[in-house]
Amino acid sequence: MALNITDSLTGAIARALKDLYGVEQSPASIALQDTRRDFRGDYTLVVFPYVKQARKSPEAVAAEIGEAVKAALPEVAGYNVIKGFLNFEIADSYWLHFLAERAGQSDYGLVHPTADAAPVVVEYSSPNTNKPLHLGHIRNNLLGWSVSQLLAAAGANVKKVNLVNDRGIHICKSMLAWLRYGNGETPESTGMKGDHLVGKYYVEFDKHYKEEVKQLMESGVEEEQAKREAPLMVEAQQMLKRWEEGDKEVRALWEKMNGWVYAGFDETYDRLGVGFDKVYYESQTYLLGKELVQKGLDMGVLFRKEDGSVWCDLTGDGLDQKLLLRKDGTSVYMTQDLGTALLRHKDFGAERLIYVVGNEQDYHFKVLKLILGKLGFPWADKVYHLSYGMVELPNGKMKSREGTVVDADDLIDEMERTAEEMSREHGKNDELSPEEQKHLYHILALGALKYFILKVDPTKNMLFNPAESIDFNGNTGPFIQYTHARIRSIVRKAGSASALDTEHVALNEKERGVLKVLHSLPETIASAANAYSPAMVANYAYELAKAFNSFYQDTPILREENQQLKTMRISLCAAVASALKNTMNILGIEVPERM
RNA sequence: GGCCCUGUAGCUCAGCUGGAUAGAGCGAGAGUCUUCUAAACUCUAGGUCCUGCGUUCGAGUCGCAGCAGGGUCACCA
Repeated sequence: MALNITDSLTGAIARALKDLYGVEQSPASIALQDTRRDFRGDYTLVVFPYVKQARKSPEAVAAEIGEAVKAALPEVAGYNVIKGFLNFEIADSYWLHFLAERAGQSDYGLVHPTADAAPVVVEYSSPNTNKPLHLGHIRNNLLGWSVSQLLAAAGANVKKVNLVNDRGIHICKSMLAWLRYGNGETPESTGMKGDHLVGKYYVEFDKHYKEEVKQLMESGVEEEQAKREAPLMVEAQQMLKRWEEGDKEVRALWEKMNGWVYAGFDETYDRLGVGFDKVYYESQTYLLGKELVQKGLDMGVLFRKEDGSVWCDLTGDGLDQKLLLRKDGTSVYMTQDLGTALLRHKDFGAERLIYVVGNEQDYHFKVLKLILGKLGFPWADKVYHLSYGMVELPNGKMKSREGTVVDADDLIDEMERTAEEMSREHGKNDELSPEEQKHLYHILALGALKYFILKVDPTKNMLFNPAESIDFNGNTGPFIQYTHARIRSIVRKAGSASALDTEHVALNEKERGVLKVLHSLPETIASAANAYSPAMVANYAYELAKAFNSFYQDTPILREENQQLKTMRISLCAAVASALKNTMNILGIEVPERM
């Protein structure tokens, strides 16, 4: 009985096909589906694909296979045939054994990584240090964390890394504006979070810069030229140059302001509940990749133009030529990324490299993979760009110019306030200590936010409607958290459980429904990991919570007088609570014991 | 213009490798708390699955064409 029923079924069906009709079909290729609710049964085989070779009617084929499978498997209590659909009915004892032996385990559905599993490196977040995090970063961070959790739950040895873009012209803009207009402001003196303070000066730069450009244009200078020659831009460029030369003064300012930003980011990461095994800084990696370019030149897969610049010819792959070194020998983004990919591969002995980066960089990663392949790295095809869609607002895209950017910290604050209001309205948590209440509001707020974002397919653009995101009813994080809290309340009251009788208990429809959802957890995690899709896990958790609530609504548990039934139902409760906790944990969402 | 992605209920989204009468939530309407947490449950209304052609016993799902929206085609990252 240890074998999974779906595996048993496909195995038995494969044998029946061979014995009855001489049809060779591997068990893995036999597609079983869940029986639709309106029909009797648990799993359905569609026999149409086999009727031709069997030379019989669909009904006859279904009946013959049904009979053979029933004879072969004691877990199959019966079957029924409707047209070409063969519905298998699974014995209650199977579900009860499943509950007692597997679903009841606290780590049910999770695959523990083996010690020798090759590490998988997931890069996510990767912020610039010139302004605070916004809603777009939130999707990135939540996805990155969750996919890491998901891959780990599927048995991978995951390393989470962050590549902070801590250098470049944008940082210099903030620095310059702070020098000019900052009057020595610090996070301490203003009480502002460091990343917000630096962001403020980035905006300040832009304001004054635009003014300069405007004035130049009014004096008859072409726009292109004005943008290039505005004094502030020239000065920012000079500052970048001084930075690259290691100018002490510039470096000191750079370190000071980046330090403010990191303190701010850490706070936001902390609130979001995300973290990293290793943080890379571009200031330390931006020179990487040059040796790779030399190697590519030696191999003949790259070429040098007359002006000295180095390129990769991708026209054979249907793409263009890609620059890798400028004529002055400096590297570009692609060059760095080639270098950091190799670094990461070496640092961790990684087999797979996963990049959680928005879909506006699809082209970049396509090229990155191709070039790594041309450079002869066998792991190039294991580079995976987890390309996620943009977050849009009800009135369109976020535009910093129009001030429609949703700030990450503000959003979390807002969610926490709402969570507190909602909770106070319900008045169920008055007996909790103030600390416990605060913690509860926090995990409810983040549960709502995370679930709202993670439940949609990562590859798709999504609409972030603030009003809906703080909804706590229906298909939301708090709905699932609430379901968990209710169950835990029952399990606490039940006390210690007695042994489950797996032979003399009859299941009702609702119980069987819950067990079937529980039963599909391992395959859900496997396919979600395969698709890099936390959304599939979110949908699963919702399905499970719904199935449970429906059961809970009209089935007595602690009030049940039949002890065997009562024990079984309590076990079912415990198993659901545990599965909800584990799946929500994959999403990075904490579930409360009470709420 | 080339390439890529998306198009399912009023709104936001599910629909896995093609399979029975396309599903949820929100919103609208109607019920269910002296009983294990009603942040819940139950029911009703709501659909040319963008359009057309094709492949197939069978298409929301696959192919082609078109329409609409988005992204991208930097010596930026």
